[in-house]
Amino acid sequence: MTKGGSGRPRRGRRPGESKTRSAILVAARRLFADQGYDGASIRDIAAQAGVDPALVHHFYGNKEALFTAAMHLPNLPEQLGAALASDPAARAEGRLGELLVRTVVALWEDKALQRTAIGLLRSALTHERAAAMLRDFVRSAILARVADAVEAPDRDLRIALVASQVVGLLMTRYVLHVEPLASATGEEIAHAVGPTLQRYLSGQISM
Amino acid sequence: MTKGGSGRPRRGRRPGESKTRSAILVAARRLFADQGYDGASIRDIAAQAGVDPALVHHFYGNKEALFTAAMHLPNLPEQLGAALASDPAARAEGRLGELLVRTVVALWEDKALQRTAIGLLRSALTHERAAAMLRDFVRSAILARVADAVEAPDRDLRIALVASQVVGLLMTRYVLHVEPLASATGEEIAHAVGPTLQRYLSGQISM
DNA sequence: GTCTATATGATGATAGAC
DNA sequence: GTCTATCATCATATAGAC
Repeated sequence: MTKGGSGRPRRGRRPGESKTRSAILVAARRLFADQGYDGASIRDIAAQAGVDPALVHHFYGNKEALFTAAMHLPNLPEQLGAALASDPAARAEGRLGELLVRTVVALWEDKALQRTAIGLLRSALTHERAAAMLRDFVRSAILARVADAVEAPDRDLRIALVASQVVGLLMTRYVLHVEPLASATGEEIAHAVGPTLQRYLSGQISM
Repeated sequence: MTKGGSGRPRRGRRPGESKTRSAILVAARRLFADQGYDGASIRDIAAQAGVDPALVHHFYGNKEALFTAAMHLPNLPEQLGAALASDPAARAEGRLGELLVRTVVALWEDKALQRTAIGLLRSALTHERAAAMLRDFVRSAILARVADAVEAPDRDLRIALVASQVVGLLMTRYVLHVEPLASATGEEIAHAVGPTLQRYLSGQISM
C-alpha cells in the first residue's frame, strides 16, 4: 500500500506550497511600494500576506533576496519594446517622444507594474541596491529600445534627459501626487510632455 | 566680586552653547541628505557632530523637530526670487525657462542648500511630513515666483509640469547620479532643459 | 550644558518542534 | 510547510546626576 492510504490519489501540486509564496510576493510588492525598502518590515509583509514571518525567511532567505524577487520585472523591457514597435511610423514622423510617454502612462495602468516601479523609485533613494536595480531597469528598458533612434554624438545625454523627465513625471504624478498632474488623463500628459521627449531625442539640445 | 572670580569679564555668549546647536544642525543636514529621514539616526547625527545623543533631544526635543529645523530654508524663496528678478528682460523675451534652470543649478552650488534639498527629496518618498514640506517648498519657491508670468487657464498644470522636470533633473543628476547628466556643466543643462521649461510656461501644452 | 543609565519597543534572523 | 520561541541589535526617548 502506498503512502497516503485511502483511495484519493496524490496528483498535482500539494496545497499551500506556491500559494503562500506568491501571496508573500504580492504583499511585499505592495509594502515596498508604500513604504520603501527600509520602511517595509518582514513582519508587516507577512501579516499583509496572512502568513507567519518565519515563512518569509524560509522561502526567500533574507530581506534583500525578497526585495529582488518582488521587484524583478521579467518582461517589462519586452512589453515596452512591443508597444514602441506597434507604431513603426512614429519613429520616422517625429512622434516617438509622444509614443514613449503614451506607452509609459499606459503600462502604468497595470497595478503590479505600478507597485513595482513605485517600490523601486521609493527604495532607490535610500537603498543602494535598489538604486542599482532602477538604473539597470532604466538602461535596459529605455536606452536599449530607443537608442538606435537617436544619433551618436550626444546619445547618452539625450537618453539621460529623457530619463530625467520620465522619472520626474512618475515622482510628481504617482508618488508626490502633485495636482493637477496626478489626476490628469494619459492623453493630456502625452500632449504636454510628448514634445519634450521628442526634442530630447532628436531636437537641438547642446550649445 | 562678581561670579567668575578673576579679572576676565563675562561678556558675550557663554561657550559651548550655540556652537553645539549648530554643529548638530549641520550634521543633521548631512545625514538626512545622505540617508533620508528614517535612515539617519539621532545617534549617528550626534556622533557626526561630536556630541552626546542626549544633547540632541535636549536641544530639539525629538527627531521630527530636528528634521524640521534642519530642513528649514528661511530665505530660499527670496534667493530664488531675487535671481529671477535680476534679469527682468528674460520674462518678456521668452527666456524665463532658461533663467529658471540656470538659477536652480546655480543655487545648487551652495552646499548647505544642496544638502537640504537632497534631504527633503530623499525623505519625501518615505516620510509624509517631509513630503508635505517639499510640496510647500515647491509651491512657495516656484509657484509664487513665476505664477504671474503664466496665463490663468492651465496655470496650475504648467507649474506642475515645470516641477516635474525640475524634480526629475535633481533626482537623476544629484541623487541617482545618472551620467552624463551628473557631470554636465550648468551651462549645458541650461541649454538642454531651458526650452522645456519655457514651453511648459508659455508654450502649447493642452489638446 | 553635558553625560550615564535605562525604559521601551521594533527589527532581521535563526533554531527547532510539529 | 508551518509555527513558537528567542537572540542580538538597533532605534527613540526620558530621568536624573554632575
